[in-house]
Amino acid sequence: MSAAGARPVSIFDVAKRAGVSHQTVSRVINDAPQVADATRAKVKAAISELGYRPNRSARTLAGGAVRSVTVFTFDTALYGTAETLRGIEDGAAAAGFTVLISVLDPDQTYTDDDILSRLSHDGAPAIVIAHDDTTTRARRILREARPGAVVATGDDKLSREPDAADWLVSLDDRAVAERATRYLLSMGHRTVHYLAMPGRARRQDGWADALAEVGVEAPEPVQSGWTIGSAAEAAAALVADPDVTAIMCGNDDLAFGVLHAAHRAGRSIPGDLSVVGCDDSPLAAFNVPPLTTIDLDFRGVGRGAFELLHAKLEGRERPRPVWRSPELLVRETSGPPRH
Amino acid sequence: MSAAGARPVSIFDVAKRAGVSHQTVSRVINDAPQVADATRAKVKAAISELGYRPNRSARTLAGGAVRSVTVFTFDTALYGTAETLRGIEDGAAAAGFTVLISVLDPDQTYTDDDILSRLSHDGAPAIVIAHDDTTTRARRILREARPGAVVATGDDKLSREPDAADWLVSLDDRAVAERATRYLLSMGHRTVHYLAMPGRARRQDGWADALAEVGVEAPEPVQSGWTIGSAAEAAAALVADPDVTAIMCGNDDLAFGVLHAAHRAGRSIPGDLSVVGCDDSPLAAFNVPPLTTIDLDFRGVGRGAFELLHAKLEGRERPRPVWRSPELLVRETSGPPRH
DNA sequence: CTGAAAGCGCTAACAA
DNA sequence: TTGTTAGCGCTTTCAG
Repeated sequence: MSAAGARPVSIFDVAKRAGVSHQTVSRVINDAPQVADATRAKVKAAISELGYRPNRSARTLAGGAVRSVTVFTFDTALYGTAETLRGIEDGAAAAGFTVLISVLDPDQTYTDDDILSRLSHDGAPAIVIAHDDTTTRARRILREARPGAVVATGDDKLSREPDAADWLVSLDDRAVAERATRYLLSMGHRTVHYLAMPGRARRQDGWADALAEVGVEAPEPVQSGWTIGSAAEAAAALVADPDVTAIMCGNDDLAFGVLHAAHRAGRSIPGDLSVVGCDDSPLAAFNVPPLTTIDLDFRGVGRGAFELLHAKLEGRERPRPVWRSPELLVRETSGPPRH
Repeated sequence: MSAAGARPVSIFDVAKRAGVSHQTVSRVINDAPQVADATRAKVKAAISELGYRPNRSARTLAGGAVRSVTVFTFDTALYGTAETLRGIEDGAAAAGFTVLISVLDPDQTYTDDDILSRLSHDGAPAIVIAHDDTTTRARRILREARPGAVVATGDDKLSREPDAADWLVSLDDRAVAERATRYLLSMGHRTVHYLAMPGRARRQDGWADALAEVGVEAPEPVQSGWTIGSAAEAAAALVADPDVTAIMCGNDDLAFGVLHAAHRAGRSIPGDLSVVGCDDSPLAAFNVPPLTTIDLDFRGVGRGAFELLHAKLEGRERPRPVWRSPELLVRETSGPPRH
C-alpha cells in the first residue's frame, strides 16, 4: 500500500522486488503468454505486496491497446439516454474499459474542434447517443475524423444512410411506432395523432406508415420538447378536441404530459381518449392509471453499442445484437373509442 | 486537420511550423504569462492551421495540473444521482475538466483495490455520490487513500462525522424531512409514517425529530428498495390501514409507488391519505394528482461538489455553496385528515 | 522465455 | 522572453 503523498508504485518497483526486468512485469500485467509460470507467480506476488496499480495515462501514451470510451450525449437524466449509458457501462466494465462522458448542451453550437478536443487523445474511441440535433452533428464530426473508432445509437435522419449498418446500433424505431399505431387502429380509432420529440425521425415514419397502410391521411404531427411540461402544453389543443380519440407519444414522458393535459381538460382515460407511450420507463406500470407503452431495451442497445465498438477496435466481426425485442404492453390508458 | 490514420499533430509539429521551441508551444497552450504577444499569435496560428489538439494522457503523465475527475455512483438513472452528475458535469465543463464515470453495482463487494484501480492513476481526484452502502464504502476507501483529492455528496451515516465539513457537499437532509413532517403535523395528522430508502439516514432522522418535537412516538419506519415497485409493495400494508393518514416518503419515486398502492387499496388521495415526496422530480408536478414534495437542488449540489474539489486541488478556500434552498411545494396529494 | 533500448507527447526545472 | 534537458510510466520493438 502506498502511503498518501508518496510517489506511487511503478512497474520498476515491482520488477526490483520480483528480481526481474520491468518488461517482464509489463508482460504479466498484460497477460502475455510467453512468461514462465514461476516468474509470473513471483511478479504477481510482488504486485500485491506493493499494491501496484498500472497508470492508465502511461499505458495510453505508450500506445498500448485502447481501454477507454468517450460517450457523447445531451442529457444523462432522460430515461432513454440514462439506460443506454448504463448498458455501455455494463459492457465497458466487463471489458475493463473506462467510460468518459461528454455532455453536449443542445442550446450551444460546437465547432468540429470543440467536439474533437473532448476526446482524451486524437483517435480515441467514442460512442454517440444521438437523440437530438447537437448529438447528431457530433456523430457526423466524429465519424468523419475517425470512422473506425466511433459507433452510435439513436433514431434520427442519419440512420437512414446506407452505411449505417457499419456503425449504428439501434432498435427498429420505425417498426415500434408502427406497431403501436396499428394497435390503436385495431381498437377502432379512426385515426391516431402523434406527439413528436425534437430531432427524431423514424418513430414518426412508423406512425405515418401505419396510417398510410389503412388509407388514412396522417394528421399534422404535434411538436413537443423533451420535458413533460412542454408535452402538456403542446398537447393542450389536441386533448381539448373531442374528435381526437387516440394519441401516440414519442416517449413515456410525453405521454405523462398528455395524461396531465387530458385530466385538466376533463377528458377521461381511456374512455374519451387513448394514450400510448414508448419506452416503458419505470413509472409507466405504476402510474395511475398504468400507461400502455412499448418496452424498449435501451440497456441492451447500450451494451450492443459497446460491443460493436469493441469488436471494431479489435478487428473482429460485428457481434450479434443482444437486446430484447420491443413488446407492446397494453395497460389502462388505451382501449376502444366510446362510439 | 489530421487525416484519419496519420500520426496526430504533436507539439513539435506546431513548434516547427511556428519557428519556436516545443516548450514555447506548451506555454501558449497552458496560458503561461511570460510569452511575447507576437510569439503567442504565431503559435496560435500554427495550432489552428495544423489542427493541433493536446494529448491528455501525455499531459497527465508529465505531471501537469490535473484535468479530470472520476465520479463514483451506483445508478446513473435515478433522479437524484442523475441531477448531481449533471451538476458535476456543468462545473467540470466550465473548468475544462474531463468527467470519468465509475458505476458501482450495489450487489457486488469490492476490495479496496477494485475501487482504487478505477482511478486513472494513483491519487487522481474523485467525487463520490454516496447514496447507498456500496458507494459509502467507496467513499471511505478513497478518502483514506487520498484525503486531499476526494469529495462526496450524499446523505448517510458518514455525514455525521466531525470532519465532514472538509469534504462533504450536501443539502441539509435532516431539515428537509423535518420540514415536510412538520407540515403534515400542522395539517392535523396525529402522526406521520415514513417510507425509507436503503442506506440513508438523515432524512429519517429529520422525520423522527419532528415527531419527537411534538411528543409523538415515531412509528416503525417502513423499509423500501429504490424502485417504484418495491415501494408499492413495501407500502401495501401501510396504505391498507385506515389509521394511517399521512406518509412521508424518502423520495418522489417512492411516493409514486405509495400512490399506486393506495389507488389499488381504494383509498382516496388526499382525503383518506396524504402523501409527501422528496426531490421534486420532473414528473411530480405533472402527476395526476400533482405530488406534494420538496424541491431539492441536486444539480446545485453537484456543481458545489465539483467546485469544492477544484478549490482543494488548487489549494484555495472552500467556496460558498451555490444551490437553491429546499422549498416545500404543496400540491394535491396532501391535506388535512378527513376527521 | 527474458532483457535492453527507444520513444509515446507533454511539462517542470533549469539555463541562457 | 525563450530554449534545452530530463524525465513521467508504460509498451513497443529488437536482441539475446
